[in-house]
Amino acid sequence: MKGLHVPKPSKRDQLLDATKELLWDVGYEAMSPRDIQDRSGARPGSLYHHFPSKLAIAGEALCDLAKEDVASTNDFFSTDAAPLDAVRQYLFLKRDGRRGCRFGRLVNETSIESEEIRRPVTAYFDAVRTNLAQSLHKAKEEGTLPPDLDTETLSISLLALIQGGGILAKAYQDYSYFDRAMEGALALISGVARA
Amino acid sequence: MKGLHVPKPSKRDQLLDATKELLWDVGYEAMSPRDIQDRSGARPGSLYHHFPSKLAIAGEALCDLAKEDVASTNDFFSTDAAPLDAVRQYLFLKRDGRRGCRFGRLVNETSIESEEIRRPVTAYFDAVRTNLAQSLHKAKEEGTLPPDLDTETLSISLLALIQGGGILAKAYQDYSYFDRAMEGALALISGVARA
DNA sequence: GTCTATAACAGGATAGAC
DNA sequence: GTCTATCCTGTTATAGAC
Repeated sequence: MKGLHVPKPSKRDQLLDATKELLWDVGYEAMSPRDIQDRSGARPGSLYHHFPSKLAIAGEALCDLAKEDVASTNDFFSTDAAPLDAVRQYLFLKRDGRRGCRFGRLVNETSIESEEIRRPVTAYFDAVRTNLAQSLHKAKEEGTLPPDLDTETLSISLLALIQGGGILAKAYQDYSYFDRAMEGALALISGVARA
Repeated sequence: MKGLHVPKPSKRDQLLDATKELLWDVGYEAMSPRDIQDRSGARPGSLYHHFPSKLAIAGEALCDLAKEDVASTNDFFSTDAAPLDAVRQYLFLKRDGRRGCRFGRLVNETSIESEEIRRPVTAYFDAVRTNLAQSLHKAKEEGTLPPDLDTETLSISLLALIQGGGILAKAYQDYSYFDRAMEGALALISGVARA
């Protein structure tokens, strides 16, 4: 009988959903419990009944988000496309430039020092890096990329590129900076690739 | 007679110096006027006598920082080294990994929407980008880089790489991620360069 | 110009009724 | 489980004496 009807969402779920949106929109520090309450339609009693603190609800929300995004990243790379094409497509994947990466945006906040926040962030980064590294490695095995290329290191560069591209887009308030950052890197990759 | 002795620093200067340190350490939102007062040894009366608001003192402090860092970046690239070597050296320039880029760290805060904060940030980014683009362009004219390479676009990628490298270093609490991100990019550049 | 004192408000959380 | 009411603290200033 599972899934035959949509169960009424519990206040707990509504609180978590509101927190997920706020973490993306404004980050952790700028998100007040009051904001969560207003957006979810729940009152303080509900919030502190289900979660001991702001950090706790943010941590659970972020873990959910990381799970989702790790899964969709794995999906994206489970493709029949040529490995280097998968990488190219991933770099130009449509992202929400206005809000930037929901994980990367948290890194410069004080809260990154708590494991509740840091763990889901690095879990997401690890997933992206691993998928990129695997595709680059396959491309090397195919002979599309030169055999002496360090694909592990390159995957770190590409992850940094994506994160930095988001920073530039936001600073300049212009998403085209993100795409140009990707293009520059792709030109280099194409430059070393065997057709 | 200018510069013959060190004048006693005014409270105004002490307030600005404290603000500069705090902006780097904790960012704008997490920096309270009280923090500025404690670090500078000045009381609220002094702060609000010299500056109308927290945003005003932060804006002036950031403009000073941008001026300094634009000048030192220009200096760095005023070198006799081969253009591509200057780029390589810039990427591996020792940065404070624990604190990250003092400008980039502000981009994900709400305050980036105010021109007082955004302008010095983009001024610094522009200076880095311009210097990188010029060096890459010289390398192309020399024949060190292929003639069809879009050096403007590549300079944006390298700026993004630097910013993103800082994000990874902070997320993983390990500065070696920054260096590895740079290495991956350098390997690509060397791959397309003519010896 | 610098100080002390304090106001007005928001953030983070608790108490206790229902 | 959810609500209303409330508490304590920190933030961002302002007032006015010196």
